[in-house]
Amino acid sequence: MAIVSNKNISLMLREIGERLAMKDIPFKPRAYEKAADVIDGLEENVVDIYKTGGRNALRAIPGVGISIAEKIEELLRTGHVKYLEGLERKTPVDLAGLSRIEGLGPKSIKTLYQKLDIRTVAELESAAKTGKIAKLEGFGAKKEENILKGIGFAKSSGGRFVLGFEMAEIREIEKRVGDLPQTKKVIVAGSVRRRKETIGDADILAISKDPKPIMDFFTAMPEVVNVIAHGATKSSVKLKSGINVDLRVVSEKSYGAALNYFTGSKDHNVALRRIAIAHGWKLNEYGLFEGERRKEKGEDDGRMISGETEEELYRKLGMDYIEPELRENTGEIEAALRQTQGKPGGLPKIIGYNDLCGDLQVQTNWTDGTDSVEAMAKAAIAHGLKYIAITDHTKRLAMTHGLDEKRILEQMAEIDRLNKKFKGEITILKGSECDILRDGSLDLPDKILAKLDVVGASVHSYFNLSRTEQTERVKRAMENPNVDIIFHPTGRVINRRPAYDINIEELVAAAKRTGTIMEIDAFPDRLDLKDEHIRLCVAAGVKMVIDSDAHSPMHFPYLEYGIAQARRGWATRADIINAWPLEKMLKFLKKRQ
DNA sequence: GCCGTTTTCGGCCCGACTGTTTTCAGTCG
Repeated sequence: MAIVSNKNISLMLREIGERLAMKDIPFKPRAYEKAADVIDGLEENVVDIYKTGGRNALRAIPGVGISIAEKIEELLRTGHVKYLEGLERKTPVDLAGLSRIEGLGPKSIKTLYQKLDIRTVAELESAAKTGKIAKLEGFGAKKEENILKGIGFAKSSGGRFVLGFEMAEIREIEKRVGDLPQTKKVIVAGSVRRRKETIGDADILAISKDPKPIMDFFTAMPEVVNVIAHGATKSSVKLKSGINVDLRVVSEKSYGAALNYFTGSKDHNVALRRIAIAHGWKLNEYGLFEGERRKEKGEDDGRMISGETEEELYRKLGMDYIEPELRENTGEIEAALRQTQGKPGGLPKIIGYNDLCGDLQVQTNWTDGTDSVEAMAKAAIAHGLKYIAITDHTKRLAMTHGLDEKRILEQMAEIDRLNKKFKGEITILKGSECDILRDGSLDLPDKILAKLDVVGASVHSYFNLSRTEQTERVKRAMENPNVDIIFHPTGRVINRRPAYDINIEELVAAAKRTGTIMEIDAFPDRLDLKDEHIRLCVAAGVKMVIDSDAHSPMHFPYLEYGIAQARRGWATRADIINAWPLEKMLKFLKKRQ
């Protein structure tokens, strides 16, 4: 049986769903989409579930019934799904590529195929540029313009992948390589280790004295669609999901130097090498060496002075260890040197991956979440959290069935009841993700907001206001004494939608003045604030919160990516209010002061 | 196609916004 990753199974289901939506079939698309979502968030491998329990075990996965279980089984046993292939034959378009264009859904894609025989993004672009789309019934000049904009945006995010959505597959490969008897140690380096928002590829580093079997295994993995290189110590493959993965094998004594070299960033490495040169040394992926440059690999060089660990390498270069998330050559090297020299302005002690106590943005099935308040609380407990705020949408966001005055009071009563039940395990705070209306006023009256523990406010409409109007709108919301947090302050969705035009410096200043907290939304394709915004907040003394924006119990692990973002923004525990115990955190909120 | 304290059939979140139209399809979260 083929080893198929959960990611590939969910891709298959998602594609079936989209293709059914194209045919205007009701409800089925949602069923496939839901099953894909569940499998994306699954801890256990579907392959293992199937191996131990067969088709019946698959059916025990929520959202998976007879039909979907059969299709998963077929994929696992044969590597393809006939039903999907039939759908693909009927409408042979690059669905994944086309639906990445904002504003293009399954229906439009179908029409474009039927009327203009458009199958690819390139064909779409040329049709739009020659004005063919504007002439189509149901389309028009404006839509054509939007399509061209969408293509431009999809191009500019050029083949990069959202880290948090690829991590499971990368970790799976890391684990498989690590499980080989020839592998002594394995680690993912590159932009993945630096926890960049998006990645172009994944670089895996392994220690072994016997690389050949590792290379053979790696290039023969079932998800490999193209072997770009297959060498003695380095191989490179392209996976079905579209991502490239490089594997490099080194010897143990070069591990630190190789890890440093392959982690990057390139700018950081160049700066380190300059420091080495200034000492009369040479730094490469095999180690730090005394003396002149050498032609051959330095592995047998007796004059190697460092390289087995990164910590030692940085120490030899005269600086404190620099966390991977900081290695962008944006001041971290200077700070590390100052630190070692005992001068002020050293490296911050950035927040750790286990430092969060709570989560202040959680959605439930009162609006667009998948699960009850109780289920979310249980999942939060399982994730080690001590408090969460339930922050469902408000009434203006009608598409989520947003809460009005009456329903939010009902939800508050339910939270009171659940707090009794969960006493000692977790505290559930009453909250809201309150819509900021066009004029900066809020979607719920102040007398309701005042009853809540935590009020987050966010923009979900009128993304195209002018920079001044948008900035003033959010600033006005900050002036409201009931508003504690601005959720996802710039509204961007990575690879999908740019941020609305807003002056972040002004927002940070207003946050400082009004005591408003800025959110770092940990959802993998939001990561809003960006790292540079976080550094602005840290510098201004504006506090932040790292929220999962969970819409399902499976989303709490996404907090990892918010923490990574905070680390890349040089934030410490002191900067992040949900790294604080409950009482201290609550005292900091605006209305408690 | 899935699901069930509404339980084996009949629901499935549902309405605003956009851009197209002149009453509405498609997209979005």
